Amino acid sequence: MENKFMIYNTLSRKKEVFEPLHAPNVGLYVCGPTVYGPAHLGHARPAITFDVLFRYLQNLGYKVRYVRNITDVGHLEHDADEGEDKIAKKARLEQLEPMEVVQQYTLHYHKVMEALNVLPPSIEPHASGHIIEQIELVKEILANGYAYESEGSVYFDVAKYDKEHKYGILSGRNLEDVLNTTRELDGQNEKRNPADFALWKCAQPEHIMRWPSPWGAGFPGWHCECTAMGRKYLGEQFDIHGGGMDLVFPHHECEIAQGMASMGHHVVKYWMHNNMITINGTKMGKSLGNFITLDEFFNGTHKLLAQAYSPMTIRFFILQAHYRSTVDFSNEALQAAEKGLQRLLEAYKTLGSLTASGETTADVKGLRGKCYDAMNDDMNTAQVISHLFDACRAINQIADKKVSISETDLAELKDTFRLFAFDILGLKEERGSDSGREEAFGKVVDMLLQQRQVAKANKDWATSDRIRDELAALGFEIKDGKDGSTWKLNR
RNA sequence: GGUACCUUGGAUGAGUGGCUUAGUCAGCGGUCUGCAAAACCGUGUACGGCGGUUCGAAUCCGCCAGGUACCUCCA
Repeated sequence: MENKFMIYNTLSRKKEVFEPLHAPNVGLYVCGPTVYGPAHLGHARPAITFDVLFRYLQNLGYKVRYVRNITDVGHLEHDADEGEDKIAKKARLEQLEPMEVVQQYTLHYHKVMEALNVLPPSIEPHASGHIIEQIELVKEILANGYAYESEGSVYFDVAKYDKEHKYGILSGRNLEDVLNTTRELDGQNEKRNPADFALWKCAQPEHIMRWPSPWGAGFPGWHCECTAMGRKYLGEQFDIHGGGMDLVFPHHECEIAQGMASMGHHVVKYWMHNNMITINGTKMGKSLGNFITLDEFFNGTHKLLAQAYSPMTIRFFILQAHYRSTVDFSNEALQAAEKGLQRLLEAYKTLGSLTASGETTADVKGLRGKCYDAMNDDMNTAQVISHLFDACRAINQIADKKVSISETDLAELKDTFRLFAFDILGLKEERGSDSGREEAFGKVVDMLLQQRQVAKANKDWATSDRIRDELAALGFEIKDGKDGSTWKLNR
């Protein structure tokens, strides 16, 4: 707790002490999804990573404005028809209005995020709702001399920018490398320099998503939206900008250039990037055809999946690794995560029924401090979880009456466990207390267990085993304790 | 080719110049139990290879090997 919150800044490639520009307010911007398809496992990583950051910052007492955008225009697709954008292409295939596609997948994204217990951001702006702000941004960059118009499009003059500022500071590239490695794109001949990127793109006649601008009908370049919307909602300078590592170049690099070219200073203080999720050691990606949607995880319907995995299992699986490490998907790892999570949640249930007595002999000291230290060290959720597992052992030892815990220590343990497991890591009990029906069925199981108790008292093992085995076959796991039997429903 | 990064025990996955170790899953032995399950106790062993710095390195540096990501679609 005494320690300061350290976060890794991609810009400096070091852990830095987090000091907000305008405490107690914190501005956080995270690149959200392009809504042209169902959310997959890869989308879960940044959403969960920055959800934990959002929760933790609030826990530290900051007033956080969290902006996570919805990209619904502007991504150029190089293998598509000339200058066509992703949303429009998909819409034509499905004979839908582009905004219909956007709506459908945005709703789907929200549903999945809710299942993962990801809190909604403070503001979720759509790129399509901020065309005017993006046009204004392009005008400013033009006026400052860092852009030029060509054939109805506007391009950023990277070479000029590089001379005065430095292009490539975030990704560690220099302009020469970028020039040598740029691949062929449409509109390349309109540019003065292959490294120049589009600020505004002229729309071809068949392009459905188009807006009027001083340069003719078209649509904004991909990088403009985050610069324009971040500025609108968080100001000309704000604290944290996050996203996946794959966005470092070119997206975030271009954002830095756009910010500097329009406002004359850096916009973002801390750049944070989560690493990728891999399948068999390779990145999961739409274009690679190896992605698994989150719905498929929840239902277990993808051919790579041995079973269904619940949203909390996915969340726990992701949080068990540090956000800057890659995480490799496998059934074995997910099954391990499922069991581990169960152990954690069971222990929390047990914790609720513990009774305090006398002195504390259980090893629970310093849990809160250790958890805070782990979080403060660049959000080491994996370590927080390991501390919580240490607490689990203590809880079970107390329950077994092997050790004892005092009243105050028990209250502290309950509070700390709840704080970190639920409030900060955002875990939750999955089987909701939703229905009275479930309760009624539970009472029936209790009745059967009473029968079994009678059988056991009469040493009628055949009957007692039959009850247990048949309940087990239906998915009820029976545990015989010293003070009678308890049950829980699996699956 | 350029840039950034990674390599830890059966699986996964933290971490650190020595001090005590992650943790989880799996395995093995034990306690408990009518038998189980759960829980608890015990247990294994790791730091890609070769050099260097150092009193001491898995941790820092160099080289090599293998792997990943980015290089204007991507979380």
